Amino acid sequence: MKTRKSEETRTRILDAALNIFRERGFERATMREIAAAAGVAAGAAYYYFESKEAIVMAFYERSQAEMLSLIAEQMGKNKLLEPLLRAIISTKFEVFAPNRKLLGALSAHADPEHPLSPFSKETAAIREQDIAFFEKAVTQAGIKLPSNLTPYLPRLLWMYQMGLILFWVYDRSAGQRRTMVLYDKTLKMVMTGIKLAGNPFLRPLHKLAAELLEVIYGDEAALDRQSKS
Amino acid sequence: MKTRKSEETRTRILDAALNIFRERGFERATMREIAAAAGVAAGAAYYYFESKEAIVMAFYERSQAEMLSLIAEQMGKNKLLEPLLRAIISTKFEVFAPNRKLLGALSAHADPEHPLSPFSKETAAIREQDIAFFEKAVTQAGIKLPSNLTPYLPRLLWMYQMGLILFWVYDRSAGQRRTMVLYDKTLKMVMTGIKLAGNPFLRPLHKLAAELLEVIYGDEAALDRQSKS
DNA sequence: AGATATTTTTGAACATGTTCGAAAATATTT
DNA sequence: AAATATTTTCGAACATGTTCAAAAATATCT
Repeated sequence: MKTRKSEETRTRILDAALNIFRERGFERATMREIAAAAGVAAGAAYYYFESKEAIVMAFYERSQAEMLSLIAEQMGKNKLLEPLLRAIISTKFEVFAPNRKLLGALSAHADPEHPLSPFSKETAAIREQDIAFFEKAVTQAGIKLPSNLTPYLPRLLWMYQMGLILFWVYDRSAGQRRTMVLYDKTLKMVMTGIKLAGNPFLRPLHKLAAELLEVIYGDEAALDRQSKS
Repeated sequence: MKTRKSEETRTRILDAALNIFRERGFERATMREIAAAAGVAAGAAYYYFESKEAIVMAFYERSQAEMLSLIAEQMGKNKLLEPLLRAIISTKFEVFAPNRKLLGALSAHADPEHPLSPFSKETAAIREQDIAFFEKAVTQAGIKLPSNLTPYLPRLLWMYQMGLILFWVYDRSAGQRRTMVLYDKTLKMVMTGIKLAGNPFLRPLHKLAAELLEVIYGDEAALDRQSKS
């Protein structure tokens, strides 16, 4: 049986850790320090978290849960793609803002094998939830793309958002203004791009793009097809 | 005075380390193991290298030196942009191939503060050498772009190449075929893009693109200008 | 309630990156 | 060559993430 007290201890350790992470950064925080701040022995932290990095993962999951309802709420109001995308992306910025630097401990890992990588199997559930938001936005706004591109659009939008967040995490301009300007400008370009993508004039580009996306996201059988053309 | 013997010890440690890195990966290799394989005490490794990661940096520098002459040689023969770019990028793949996985220890760091990041000040010299190659390629091929985009082209090509290499490092398809197909297709697209970029038809896009690049690469004063438009 | 099982906590021990003072080897000066 | 200075090597010690067996606390069963 899982007691309330146990859950509370876990939370106390997580909160203590986040405080110290925010103060001193992920690297310089020590597990003994975190445990002490939570009023437990060092070993206890490992009863609740597999590793130091697992604490960051728990933070990630907690943030995601918080965003889930916020984003859903924000999205309800709108029918246009741009405000829908803004609802998703801006909410992320807002929720992550107090822990922006800590996100570096997450987003720094490009390696899909690394548990904290945005591409790992450990973060798959979160990633899929996120992609589902973009899928919902696309559907809700009634976006029509060539059928060979449609399945990729949510993932592309997710990648776009990951890129923005990555840029933001390491953006050292005051108040991360640089990211905000970039966000504004690129979102407009994304919107224009999506509008243009429907144009039959661009048929030859559609095929190119679809092939490219198949190489990136497809299985190895798809690769055989593409490596010949 | 720097003796030949000292230089030889350093090389022995570096080589031993690379062997073990290749066998077991960066993480699982221990400094004691490396030192033992090089026939020295653990502390000696730290006389020659500041840290375990500094060994990877030394590998990076050694590879860069090797590529410098190879690329220069390859580039001499050509006057067209596509083969010039291929000369740079393919040489990188070839030189890095035996240590592809080790590159993960480098490219995994998005944080520009991290010494091993491709964006750090520690790797600035290498990065600038690389960008100079792309600059030379662009000049040598006589590429003409709108003047507000010209200064960014070498950096954009460098980014493109970094993206390819990153994809390659974590590409688990047999023989990294996926990357090779991607390389083929995207290089063609880059070439088409550059040809099209010269077209006066696209004047409005030029301005957009230049603004965007200024936000990314410019100083904060440039930001002020852009945040108003 | 007392016995037994389960969950939680502890702190010592371990592995590994790293530091550091002293010893050894080598170079320079007298 | 002896004395001195410099470079190189050593290995013990340290910090920190992590493991683990035992103890303590708590829950469940009889």
